[in-house]
Amino acid sequence: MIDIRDRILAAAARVYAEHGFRGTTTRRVAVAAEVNEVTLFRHFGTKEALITAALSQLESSSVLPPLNQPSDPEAELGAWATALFHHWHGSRRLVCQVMGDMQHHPELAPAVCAEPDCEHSKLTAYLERMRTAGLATADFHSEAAAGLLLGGIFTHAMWREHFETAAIPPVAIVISSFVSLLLNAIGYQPLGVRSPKEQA
Amino acid sequence: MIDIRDRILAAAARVYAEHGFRGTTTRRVAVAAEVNEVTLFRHFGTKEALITAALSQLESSSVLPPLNQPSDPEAELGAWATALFHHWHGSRRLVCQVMGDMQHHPELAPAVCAEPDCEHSKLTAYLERMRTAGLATADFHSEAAAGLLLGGIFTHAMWREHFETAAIPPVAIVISSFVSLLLNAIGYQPLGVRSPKEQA
DNA sequence: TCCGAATGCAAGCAACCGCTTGCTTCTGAA
DNA sequence: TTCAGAAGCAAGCGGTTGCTTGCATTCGGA
Repeated sequence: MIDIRDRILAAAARVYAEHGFRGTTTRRVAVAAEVNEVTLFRHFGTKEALITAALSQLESSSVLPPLNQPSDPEAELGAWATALFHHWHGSRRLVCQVMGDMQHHPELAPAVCAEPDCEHSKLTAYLERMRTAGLATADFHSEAAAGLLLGGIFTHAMWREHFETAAIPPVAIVISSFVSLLLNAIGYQPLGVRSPKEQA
Repeated sequence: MIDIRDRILAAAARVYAEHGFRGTTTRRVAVAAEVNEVTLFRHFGTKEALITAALSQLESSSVLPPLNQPSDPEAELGAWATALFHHWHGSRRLVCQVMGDMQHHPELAPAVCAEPDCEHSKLTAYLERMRTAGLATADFHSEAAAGLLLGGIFTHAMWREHFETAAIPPVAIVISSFVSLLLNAIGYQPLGVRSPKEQA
């Protein structure tokens, strides 16, 4: 038999992503985990402790590509941005719930804040490396540039399905457009090119 | 005496912004509106109808600057983006709650979706006008460019206070950086070189 | 003056919620 | 075989929640 504790945590995370803190009743979690409700309290003592544990164990399970020394920024940023988008899009329901619950349950914030914070640092450092490598010639604020791209990706991941009135281009187009725009914004020029001949 | 109906709607919106759908109990709204709980049901029949009415009346109360024919894009976009940021930042709690509740109460979505949708169209059209006016020389996807800026502003408005670990620059700096980056991205070049007032 | 509409008030109902208690059943190590 | 720990089960307790009912009060217009 699988560890019952993990089953409960996974079920709690699923229920939470769908119903938020208030909607995550202990009875619902018990049914989802196929476990008696009393068992939840024996393991975690409190609904709050249960949910906190469920979200914080999710925090450490992300696998995002690194951003090393820039050599082909368009490809590297593209891969990274695409992975980030899909990761956030996959957990968008949970993220939305946390955004609402954070006000009264700030202990849930780290589960959602830590990762974007980390990715923002990664991207900022990458852009700085581009600058020192002579790959980014414009005068730009690297943290703001990172925030702009991250914000664009995040918002698109959260809201994509809610603006289906107009025809939204496929994900790949949107993400690669974001990346191209950012590279343009920071004055990206492939090494060895003298005349502006960048066409994506 | 002020119209009791408006007082109820305003109170419901306040309570909702703080507690979300599930947390917005009819008793809480009644207290906030200084009205007997029964009165809520006599006016709106149902908690759901009450909240829906409260949010949809909020929808039409925004005052955002227009984006007309571009003449000084940096200033015009700066003013528009700043106003948009402050507007979203002021209603960030409500927006976050709606994001979580939308899953089970899609009728609340328009209250939050309509406006960004409208602003996105405005900005897209503005960028297109810049292009045809020769103010934007790069080869860019105008809808994606608009989405990038809007996404950056939106994310910053929602999350600004939750990333206080690092030193976040002042709002004005962030917004103007976003605008500069976008203008750079679309190849903005002032027409001052040839004639100062070519477009009027 | 009278009427009816709007509001207040007290009470309550059925369902749900977090959590507890007391008990039985199963399982695996000693 | 024994036994402690883990899990199930049934019941329930006090509190909350959406909503209803019945009745009293206020007040502006006819």
